[in-house]
Amino acid sequence: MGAGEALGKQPYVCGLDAAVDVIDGKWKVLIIWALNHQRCRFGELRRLVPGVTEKVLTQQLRELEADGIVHRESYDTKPPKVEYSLTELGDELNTALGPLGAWGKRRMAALEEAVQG
Amino acid sequence: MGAGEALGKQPYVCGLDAAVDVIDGKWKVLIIWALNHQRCRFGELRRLVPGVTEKVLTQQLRELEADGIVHRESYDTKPPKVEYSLTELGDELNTALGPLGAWGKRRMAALEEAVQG
DNA sequence: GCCCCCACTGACCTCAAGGTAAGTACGCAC
DNA sequence: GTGCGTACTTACCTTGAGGTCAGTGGGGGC
Repeated sequence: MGAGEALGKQPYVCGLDAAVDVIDGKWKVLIIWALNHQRCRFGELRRLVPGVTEKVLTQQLRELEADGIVHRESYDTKPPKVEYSLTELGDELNTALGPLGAWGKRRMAALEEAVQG
Repeated sequence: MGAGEALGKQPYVCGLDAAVDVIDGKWKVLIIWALNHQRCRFGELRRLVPGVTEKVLTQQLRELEADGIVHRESYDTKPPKVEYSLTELGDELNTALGPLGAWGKRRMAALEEAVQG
């Protein structure tokens, strides 16, 4: 099955289902979010995503790579250097996530307001 | 903590984070998706979301209700009747999910194409 | 000499989300 | 009188995602 190895559950009920499958993973949206602003080295990413362990960060990056969302470029230098960036697909995904982020922001504001009084 | 009982992890890193927290749950997007097209009874919903068990469906509906996404209306009739529908907030969420669904649809098409030829 | 930083990998463990199966109370159909 | 449909609840079990911790191999700082 040549092109299907990156697939999650399948078959998908709808597009939303397929999208969520890619997003699924405790830190993935945060990773994508971080990579939108800049291409990052592994260590930078770890600092930008507070709470991830190295193992899980690697894991999720690999999955995102397999799904064609992020691009990994390693430089074979003295201190190893790896740079992660969004692919075009990843960029489109990020754009698609925009409205959701905006909705969440409004919700955050509403919650905070409710707490404040 | 008057208004904070529906909260998930918190604090959120960004809006996306807050939105994903609401969406998080194996069947929630599918539930929201189903409710967008029509207000539904419990049994209908179960049929519309293939694979959910009654227990988990109830669970996730309660969480969505607590987060202000769905509205639950029970009629105290001879055979019990309960209707679920999206709140205004839920409707907005669904709208925000639109682009993501479209992205996923494109991805599904691309994957299928890759498999076919 | 010692330790941190780079970008990982692997063995092991935990915990909670979700699945399984059964029960509830009532009415209608056959 | 057996069984289905309504909308759940409860006790129990499984599974796997994610967390913890240690190791790798070399370079540079002090």
